[in-house]
Amino acid sequence: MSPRKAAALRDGEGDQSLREHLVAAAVRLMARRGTAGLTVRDIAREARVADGVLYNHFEGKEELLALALHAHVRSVERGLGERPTRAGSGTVEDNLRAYVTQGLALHAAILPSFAGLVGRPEVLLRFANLPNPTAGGRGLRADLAAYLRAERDLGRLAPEADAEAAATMIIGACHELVLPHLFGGGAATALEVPPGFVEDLVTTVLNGIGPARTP
Amino acid sequence: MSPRKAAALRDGEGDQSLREHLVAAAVRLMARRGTAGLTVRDIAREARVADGVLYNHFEGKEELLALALHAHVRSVERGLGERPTRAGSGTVEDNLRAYVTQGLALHAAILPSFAGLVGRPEVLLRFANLPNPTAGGRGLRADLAAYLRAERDLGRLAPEADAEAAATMIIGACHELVLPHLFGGGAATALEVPPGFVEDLVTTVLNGIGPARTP
Amino acid sequence: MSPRKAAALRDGEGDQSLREHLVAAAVRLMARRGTAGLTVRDIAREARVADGVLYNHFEGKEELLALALHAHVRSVERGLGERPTRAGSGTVEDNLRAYVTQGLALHAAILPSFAGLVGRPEVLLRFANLPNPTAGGRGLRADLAAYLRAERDLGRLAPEADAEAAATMIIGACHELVLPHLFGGGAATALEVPPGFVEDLVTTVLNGIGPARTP
Amino acid sequence: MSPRKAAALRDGEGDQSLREHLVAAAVRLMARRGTAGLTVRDIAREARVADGVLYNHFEGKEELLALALHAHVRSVERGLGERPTRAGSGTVEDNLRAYVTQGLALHAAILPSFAGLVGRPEVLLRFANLPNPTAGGRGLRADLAAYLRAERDLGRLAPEADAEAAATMIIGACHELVLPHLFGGGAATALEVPPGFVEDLVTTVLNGIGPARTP
DNA sequence: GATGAATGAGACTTCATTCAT
DNA sequence: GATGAATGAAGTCTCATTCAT
Repeated sequence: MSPRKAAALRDGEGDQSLREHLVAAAVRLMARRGTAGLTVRDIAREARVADGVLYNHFEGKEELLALALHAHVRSVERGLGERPTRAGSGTVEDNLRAYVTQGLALHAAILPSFAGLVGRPEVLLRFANLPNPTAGGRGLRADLAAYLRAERDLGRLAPEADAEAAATMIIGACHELVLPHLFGGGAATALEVPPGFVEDLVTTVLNGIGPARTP
Repeated sequence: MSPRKAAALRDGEGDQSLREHLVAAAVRLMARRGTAGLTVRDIAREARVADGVLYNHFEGKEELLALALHAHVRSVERGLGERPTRAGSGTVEDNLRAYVTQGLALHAAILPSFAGLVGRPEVLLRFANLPNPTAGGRGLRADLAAYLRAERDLGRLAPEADAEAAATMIIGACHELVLPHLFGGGAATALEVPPGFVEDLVTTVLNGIGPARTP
Repeated sequence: MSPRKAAALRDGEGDQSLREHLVAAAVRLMARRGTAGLTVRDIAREARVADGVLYNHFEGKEELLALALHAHVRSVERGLGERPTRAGSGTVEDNLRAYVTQGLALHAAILPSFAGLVGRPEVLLRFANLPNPTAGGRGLRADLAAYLRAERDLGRLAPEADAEAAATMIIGACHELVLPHLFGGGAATALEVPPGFVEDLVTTVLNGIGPARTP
Repeated sequence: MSPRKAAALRDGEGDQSLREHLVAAAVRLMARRGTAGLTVRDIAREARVADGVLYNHFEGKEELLALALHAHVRSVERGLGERPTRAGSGTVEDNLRAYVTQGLALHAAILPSFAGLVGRPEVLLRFANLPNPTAGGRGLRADLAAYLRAERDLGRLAPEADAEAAATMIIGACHELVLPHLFGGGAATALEVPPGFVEDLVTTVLNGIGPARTP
């Protein structure tokens, strides 16, 4: 009475819709090799499913990619674990270090997927218009800015501290590490964080580099 | 009797090798629309040259793209104008602002070309191994770090200032503006810099956001 | 406890077999857009029935199309109304005009369905071999020929009149109007009959175009 | 200096452009099996050429089909030989017989190609807008009407003869023979003309079927 | 028997690369 | 060397048919 299930769903994770299964397969591929050169057939194979199924569940490749990108970002964000959002607990240094570490992991994971979609506005626009937006992985930045504001209000940061600018610099610094890795051709290898990178960043953003302020 | 020249070379800029001519055409296209979806035929058309010539002068598309990327980066860097490399002249603030402005322009111009090549390690590796490296546009960062060191040595920055970390944050902040624009699907529109962006960045990197240091 | 009925049959015309229901849906589509590009799914949708049912009731698309074509022809013929079959009543001119009008309506309605099946002998042969043949809409022609013979026998037509040839010419003239319309690309628009078309046809077939016969 | 020729052109009819060669191949296929189910690959194979070439010479399948249809009609028309266009020479009967014979041959040859394109307005519209129109094979009808008018003016037809209506009936009668053959599924077999068909048609159109006219 | 998703062959088209001229 | 058409693999998508439920 109800229609047949895909073989891939029957012997395996049986309680997933094929739509979800396909998105999951695409997400796996994105995580593994980004979106560049990702074909419909690749996805079908990864999902162990016939080439044409995709079109029973999505308008086309573009919709699937947009959804998979969304799921990928979400999944990576989930995998990062808790963010220090409660100001006042722990030390500011520790909390900032956590943000930097998460920023590195997040962007190392999602940039290869975004990069492969440059020049495909249809997918990027679809992604941007998806409900429950992930903001393209920029939630981390927003959280960081909010956290900084809260610490400033608690007096653990300078009263004139610019939370936005600081967040921009901190998250931006993560890109500075991830992008060269991505563009170095060795996207396959894991990102290597130079010793002291996180530490120095945090120190610098806290202290600034200007000459001693005269009170 | 010298061998025949390509038609495009005959009427026009006559003393350029066809090799250079092709690279220049590819560079123009990169500047205009990045590397995503750039075909060999597009390049030949832009160069007003037969499709096949390319293979008389390059191993293939990959070599041409790597060279064009190199030339593109170089050309953009040249177009940025002078960088404040001499420490001690002007104010540090002004000089940093200049770096931020250049960083924004530089990455807005070259990221679309790099992004379209993610997932094509052959091109990226070739690019990385080219003689006279452009360091993928990271010369700016190196200059900035050197400049900061020099200012520190002059006493215009804190003696414990971390030039590397600061350069990373400053250039990184530029990515934070350029990447979302690139991934927003509206790559065609010009990058818009929010008012105060440059200013706030410079202030923050100089002052830091930590609580007042007690001397 | 009888077996379950298709949803579409439950709420609606409940005493039709699903087989008939499917044929009726296909007929509706044929009437609306001919057979070109008609997919199995289109038919299932029109019938508000699952894609697969078709194969529980027919050998495949071919059988269904053949039956639907048959029903379509029959239905169009029924819709034409009474034909003047009784010789001697009314004027011959009026009766012939009625035939022409019917011929135009008939072929405008069925040619788009036949045309889309050219090159699919399986369907056409099945159609031809169906019991209770509709003769591909040529019943009209047969009736016309019979009518002409009867009028001739009554003396209202020339004794040497060739009923077959005349019927061929009259019905053929209808094709001459319908085919160009069909092949003009604007099959969507309604067929337009030029003023005088019917009249002139009837006059010409009655009088002939030869020089005055000398008795 | 000039580019390579297709293998198929090299060993064979060497002085044809590949564009013409492809159109010719498509025409051959149309002549052989009409347009129904005609694929791009079929044409490439018939032309003994790679699948993709087509797109070096035509915008796409549609343009090629429109051109091939045009060439097919033209070629069939050429193959019919001379039409009796000069009024007054030979007998009217003979001349009309010639028209009927040509009409049968013409439509038997081109209807299978037109029929397969019903439901593809893009091709039909392109065809209709081609320069040097063939009028979809309706030149024959026009010639016939003109011929009839001329004979009427010469006095070899009744002064009140309606050339248009007569032409419509004569050419239409040809459809009446061709269409059932086409829709009978046996499009592969040659059209069979029943004995007396041509003769009876001509007699009937000349004499009419009405009762003897009283002078 | 009904369901409707799964299947996979095959259609059209693009594009890096080759190669006769 | 230059030319630009030819090549053919590969990509996206459609659709008749099958089949577990």
